[in-house]
Amino acid sequence: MNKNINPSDEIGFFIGRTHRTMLNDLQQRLINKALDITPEQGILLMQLGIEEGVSQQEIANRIFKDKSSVKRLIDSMERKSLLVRVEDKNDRRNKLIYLTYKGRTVKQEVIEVKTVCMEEIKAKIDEDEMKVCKKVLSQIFEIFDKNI
Amino acid sequence: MNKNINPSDEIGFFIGRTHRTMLNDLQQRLINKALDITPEQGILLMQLGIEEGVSQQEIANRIFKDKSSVKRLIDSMERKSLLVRVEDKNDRRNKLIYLTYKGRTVKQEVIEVKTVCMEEIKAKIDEDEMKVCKKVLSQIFEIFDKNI
DNA sequence: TGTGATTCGTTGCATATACAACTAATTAAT
DNA sequence: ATTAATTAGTTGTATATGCAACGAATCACA
Repeated sequence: MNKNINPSDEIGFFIGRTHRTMLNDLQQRLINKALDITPEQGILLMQLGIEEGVSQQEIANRIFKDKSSVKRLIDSMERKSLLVRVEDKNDRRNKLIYLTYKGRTVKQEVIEVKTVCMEEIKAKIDEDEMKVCKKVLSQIFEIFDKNI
Repeated sequence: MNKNINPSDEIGFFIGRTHRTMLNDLQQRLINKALDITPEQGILLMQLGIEEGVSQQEIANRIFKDKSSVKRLIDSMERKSLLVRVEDKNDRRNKLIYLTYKGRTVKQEVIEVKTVCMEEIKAKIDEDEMKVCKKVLSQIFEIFDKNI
């Protein structure tokens, strides 16, 4: 009995460590560009760059976060005038999210920051191995995702 | 201009999504076993199972979190009598962390839960690809880790 | 058509996390 | 040996996150 598992050897450890580090690094880069947003807000800006006019719940589904988390993220971004909530005439439960002009401007700056990061990754990591990494992460996600 | 990056194709997206999902899943498993701890506390219990009697800063270094985060994690676990702080006679700045009997008992239960998770992963994911995934995650970590 | 079930957004609550600034203790340097 | 620099722990502040419970709107179906 009394087994021990070294959590540092586990995939969850690698994932968590890298996740936090990437977020912290992105935060610093945003600060360095004098962008008054958090990394999570920046990522949501990019997501809205792909498609606007979607409901909060739809956003939550796409970025795999709880709707209440997304709600508060959107609250803070609305306070910063990065986006607006628009009532959905077809379904008055929904609030459709649109970027403001400022939101689009900031989004472009986030993309510049992110592009630098992605190029650093591309330069140092084998492309095939990256594909494998994404595949494995997706597989792990599916194992633990509640909504199977 | 006006490029857009689809954040859903980015490695950071895969990492974040899987990280949150794994934590949420672990939380549910702990609740199902009536263990009154959070996933983060459970992981720290396992870490202390590897080596006790280390300072808070040393723990922070090992799990790659800020010392203030670790401090608060330890606060909550001390409140639950899972561990104790012991003054380091050799260096009175340090507080050495030891598991209590209860802490060791709960740790064993966490290990059982984690073992199930790890077996699920092992059953569904190719071993070599898992190695590649860990390697890539480590490489990304090193790119963005501030303390290079 | 009306009622029960579902969905969306919101709020309350608990937790985790990082950074900056601070104190106390130790170490390094002069 | 005294002072300056570093280190450990703490605290304040801000943020992100999830779950549960709730009201309002919509949908399904009987």
